[in-house]
Amino acid sequence: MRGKSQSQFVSSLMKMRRRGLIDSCLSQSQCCILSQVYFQCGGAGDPQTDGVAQPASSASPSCSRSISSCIDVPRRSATPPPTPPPPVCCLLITSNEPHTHTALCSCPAQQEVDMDELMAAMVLSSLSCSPPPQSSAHRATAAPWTDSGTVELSDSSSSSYWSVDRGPRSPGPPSPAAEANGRSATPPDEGLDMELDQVLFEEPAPRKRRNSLKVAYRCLWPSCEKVLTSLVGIKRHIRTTHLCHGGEHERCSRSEEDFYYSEINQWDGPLQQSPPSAPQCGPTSSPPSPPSSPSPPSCSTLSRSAPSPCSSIWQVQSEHSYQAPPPSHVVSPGASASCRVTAPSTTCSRQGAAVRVRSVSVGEQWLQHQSAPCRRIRSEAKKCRKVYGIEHRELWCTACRWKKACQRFLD
DNA sequence: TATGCCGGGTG
DNA sequence: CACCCGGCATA
Repeated sequence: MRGKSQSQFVSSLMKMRRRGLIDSCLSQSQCCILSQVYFQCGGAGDPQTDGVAQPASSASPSCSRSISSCIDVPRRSATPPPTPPPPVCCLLITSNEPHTHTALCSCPAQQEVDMDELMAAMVLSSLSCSPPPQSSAHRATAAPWTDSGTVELSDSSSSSYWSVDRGPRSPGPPSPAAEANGRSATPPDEGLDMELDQVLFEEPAPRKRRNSLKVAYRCLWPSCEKVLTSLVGIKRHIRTTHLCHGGEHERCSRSEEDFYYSEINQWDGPLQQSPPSAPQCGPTSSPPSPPSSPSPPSCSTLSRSAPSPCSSIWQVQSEHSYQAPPPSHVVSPGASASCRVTAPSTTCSRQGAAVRVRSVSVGEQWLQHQSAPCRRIRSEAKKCRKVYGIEHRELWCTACRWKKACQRFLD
């Protein structure tokens, strides 16, 4: 009986493969291995009720997709395999939770699982996420941009991303909606840190597709250079860290984030590293302070960051940047220069037309400008003269007072 | 015309 | 090096 069921299972798998319902790379021998593992794990009882690894003979191939469960396999019985199977095989398959859907064989005996079985288990998990259903379209790699303009690409959400160290982060198998809500509900700094960690310290993920184009977003705010892998993250970073230190400007700067990041494409490989000076400007680094209150510098960390048009503290503080040597790393100066066109949130007059222009093209415009003659073109960024006026010349940065290039509102 | 800033001068 | 300014380019 078992042999018959197993052969049926194999034939069903092969049938599915022919029909393109499962990976075409699944060879017949792999199907056999798969069935072996399946039946050794006790799945031969009733395919309709055993949950995980439902044979292909079950009604719909999509039935096995959203199942996340753990099989406690009884002691193995007849049909001894070449190598004794582990007493307990825990195969966790779910298409909803990318971090755990491939965690398999958590039992201590997993070391004894031979490679074939491991491969079979991998095939199983591959089955669990073969043709992406509509409900999980947010994870589709082919269309990373969602309608809302958010992007969650390369943030461990790739269906082929295998991870074993992400488990504790999500105790249960969340639904996609819950996952999305969870992400948006996480505090900004936590999300940022995690993303930054992922960018900076990500292990060379061997299971990511090689030569795949990765998209990251770099903050163009001077002296920041934060690189995040998600559009939402970089926007949130810019909004919370650079733009919205005073709540009153939130409306204005809501759409300005577009000007402060640039999209960088990179092939899988050594990631572009942020400078070690990254410990800057966290969202909590500067409490909201009322603008136009030229109070003395209060936080030494502020001098690392770019001036915020919303905070006079920053502006005064950053004057030291003129004394200090210029930053060794050029922070895409031009892009930020043209980006800062709308930076001062005191006047948002120019936003209307340009707000939809992505900074990528802005950067291209800057490159064109850079090919222009030596004298620096006059940017539309606010300089000390504009900000403080002639009558408050004492508030200007030293460079402006000397008729040099403004060092407070860098280009 | 106002502004930004390069180039050069001075102490 | 800090400070200052003439003069030019640009908006």
